[in-house]
Amino acid sequence: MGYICEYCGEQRSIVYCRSDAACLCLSCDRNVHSANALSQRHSRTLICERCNSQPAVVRCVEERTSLCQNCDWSGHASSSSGSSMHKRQALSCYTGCPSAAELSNIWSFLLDDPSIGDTCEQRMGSMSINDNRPRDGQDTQGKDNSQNVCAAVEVNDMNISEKSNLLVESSMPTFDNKLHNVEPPIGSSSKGCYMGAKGSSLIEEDPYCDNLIMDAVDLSIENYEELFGDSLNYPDELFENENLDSFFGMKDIKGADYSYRGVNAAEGSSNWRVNTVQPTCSDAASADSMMSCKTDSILYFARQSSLSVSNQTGGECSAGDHQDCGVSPMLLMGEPPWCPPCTEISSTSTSRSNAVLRYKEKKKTRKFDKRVRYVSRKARADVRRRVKGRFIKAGDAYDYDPLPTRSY
DNA sequence: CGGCAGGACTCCACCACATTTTAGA
DNA sequence: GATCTAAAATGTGGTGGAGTCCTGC
Repeated sequence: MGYICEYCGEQRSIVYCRSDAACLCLSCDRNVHSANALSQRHSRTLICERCNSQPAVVRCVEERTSLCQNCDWSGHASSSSGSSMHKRQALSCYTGCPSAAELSNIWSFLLDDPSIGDTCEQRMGSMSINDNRPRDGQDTQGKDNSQNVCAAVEVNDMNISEKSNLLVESSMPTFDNKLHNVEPPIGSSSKGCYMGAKGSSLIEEDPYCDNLIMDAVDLSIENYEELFGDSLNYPDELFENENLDSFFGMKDIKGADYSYRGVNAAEGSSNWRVNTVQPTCSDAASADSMMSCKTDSILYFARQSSLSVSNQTGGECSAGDHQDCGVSPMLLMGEPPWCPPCTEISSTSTSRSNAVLRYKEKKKTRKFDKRVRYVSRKARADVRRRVKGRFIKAGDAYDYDPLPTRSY
C-alpha cells in the first residue's frame, strides 16, 4: 500500500478498500468495484493522508487532512500544541459506485481539497465504466441502496480525556445528534452517525433501538482471541479466574449472545453489554465483504462491541447500515476494552475446562486470511464463469456465473 | 481395548487466461 | 546498459474428491 493507486499505478490513491486490502484512485475504485455485484459491496473509505497506508477514520478540519486512528492519535494527542482541540469529522465508508457528486455529498471536503478534488472531478468525470446495469442494492422503487453511506459528522472540541470514546465510536451510529451537537450529515439521512458516551437512557427509551438489540444472530466470529487481545492469547491466565464463560456469557461463539455486565470499560465506571446485532439492512449481503477477510470480521465485532461500550444501542441505524464503517485500530491493537473482571461476576455456571475446550476448538477451526497479491486478478477471477468450480473457456457452457445480471 | 463404519472435516488439484516475470536478441 | 519481443510462470476462486479425524457401536 502506498501513495500510488495499486491498480493503475499512475494516479494518486485516495480510497482504501478493506476487502481488497488495496489503495485505489477514484477511477480505479469505480472501475474495480463496478465489476460485479459482490465487489460493489466492498466498503471503502479515504486513505490516511499522513501514513498513506491505513484507512482514514477522522478528518481534521483545521489541517484539512484525513487521518487513520493511529495518526489521529499521534497527531492530536499533544494538548500543548492545541492540536487536540482541532475540529475533526468522523469519516465513514461507502459501497457501490457513487458518482463524483455523490462522493462530494458524502465527503464535502473532497472538492475543497485541490489535490483530491481535481482528481475526483477529472477522473470521475472521464470514466467510461458503464454502470447502468441493475444492482441488487436497488429496491423496487429504484432507489439505490447499494451506496450504503455513513456520512461524516463533526466531532467538536474533543479533548484527550474523551479520546478513548472517540476512538471507539467515531464510526458508530448516532442516536441523538442533538445531544451530541452533531451536524446532520450532508446529503444523508438518519444514517449519519456519531455516538457519544452519554445519553444511554435516551437510547433505552428509543423505540428504534428495538431492532438493534437482538440475540442469537447468525454471526460467525473468527479469531476472537485476536480480537480480544493478548488475554486470549494466554487463555490460561484468563481461565484461572474461571470467568471466561461469564465474560462471554455464551454457549457458542457463533450465534451467541455475548453479554457481560459489571466490567469497567474505559473509565471504570460503566456497565456495558455486548449484543451481537443482526444485519437487517438492505445491504445485508455485504456481509460477504465483511467476512471476506479476518480484519473485516474483527472490525465487525469490534463495531458491535463499541456499540455497547458506551451502553448505547439502536436508533435508525441498523447494524448493516454501519457495518462497513471503519473502526478504531486502537481497539484492535491496544489494550482489550475491559479491565480485569470484578470478583462479583465470577461465573459459577460453567467450568474452566469447558472454556478451554471451546477456545481450542475455535482456534483449531479458525482460518488464516489469504492475502490477495493482485487485485486485478482477483477481480477477473471473481467474474469468471465456471463449471463445477473450474474456469471454462470463454463461450463454453457454464453452470456458475458470478454475474447473473450480465446480458449476453 | 481393538476393529470397523460412517459422518464431519480439511486440504488440494483443477480449470482459463490476463498479468507478471524472465530470457534472449 | 537500454530497449524490445517472445516465452514461461504466476495467480485468482469455486468445486469435487481424497485423505484424515472423530464418534459410536
